[in-house]
Order: sequence, then C-alpha cells, then structure tokens
Amino acid sequence: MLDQNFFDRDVLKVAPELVGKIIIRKFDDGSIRRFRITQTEAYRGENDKACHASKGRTPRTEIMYHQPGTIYVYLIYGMYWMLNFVTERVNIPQAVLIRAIEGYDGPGKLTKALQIDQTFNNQTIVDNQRIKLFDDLYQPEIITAPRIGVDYAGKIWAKKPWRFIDKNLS
DNA sequence: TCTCCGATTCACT
DNA sequence: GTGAATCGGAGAA
Repeated sequence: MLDQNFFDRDVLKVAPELVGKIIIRKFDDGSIRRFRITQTEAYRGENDKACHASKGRTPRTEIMYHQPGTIYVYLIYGMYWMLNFVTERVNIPQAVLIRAIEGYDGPGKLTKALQIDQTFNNQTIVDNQRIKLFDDLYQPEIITAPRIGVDYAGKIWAKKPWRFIDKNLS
C-alpha cells in the first residue's frame, strides 16, 4: 500500500507516479473491486490559477492544506464528484485529480463507478477502510498534456503540461 | 441574500 | 458544435 511519504512530495512528482497504481475499493455491500489509474492531473498551490487554492484558504480549499494523503472530494456542476489526493506537507495546498481509471474515462464517471461522494472528503487514503491504493509494480509509459476544463485560469496556467496519461491504456 | 459560474457529461442538431 | 442539467462555494451588496 502507498504510505503517507508517497504523498509528502511535490505534486508534479506524485501525479505522474499515481498513473498505473491500483485503486482498491471495498463497497458497502462487502464486495471488492480493483481499478488501475490511467490518467491524473496536478493542481499546484496558491500560485496555480487553475487550482482551487488560488483563492487562498477557504472552508472548501482548507482540505488541500491538510496532511499529505488526505482525500479531497468536491461537487462540480451540481452533479459530479471529483476525486483528489492531497500532496506535500501541511499548509502547502496541492492535489492530484484522478481523471480516468481503466474502463471509466472521465472524473465524473469514475467517481460514479467507485461510489465516491462527500463522505470521503477530508478522510485519509492511508489506512482507509473503504478505499486503498496499491502498487503492483506496473510501469506505465506516460505522456503529458495540458489540463482539461481550466481555460478560465489564463493561458499560462491552462497550458501547463500537468496532465499525465498512460500511453498504452487510453 | 443575490448572482455568477465551475477540475463534467450527455443528448441533440 | 451547442446547450441543458443542477447546486454549493465565493464574492459582492
């Protein structure tokens, strides 16, 4: 299982390394399913205009200032939950968005498949009863691309190649 | 309180 | 390619 040290690094290191890792989800009915992460995006601190934390510390962004490995879940467009993992040490607001897993291409689709909702927000991925991250030593070939849906952040930030994609699984 | 809009997805034209 | 669905966060008033 991935430990807190894995997340206690710069998001630009953690985000690409999460690609290829396995999400193990234990559902409420007791069943267990595994999903490989195929795409992630990095959101890097208060200076990153695409990052929610560019607004500074608010009740919502507070989560990103917490311990590395904290789960950050929020609702977008009134309909879809987004799944993120907080990186870097306390008081440095960074997070990795899980954008796709094998079989579910899209952040809103995968949270529906994984049954992720607000009850996961501000929990930790390290030692969690319902969701875990596992490294099966798969070595993905990764390509980068600009992040999606962040044009509002301006060209400088919208063009950062901070999306990480498994070249062979997408 | 009120208004604007988003780290999306899907149905239609 | 365009627009609707749907609602809470953030900022203005």
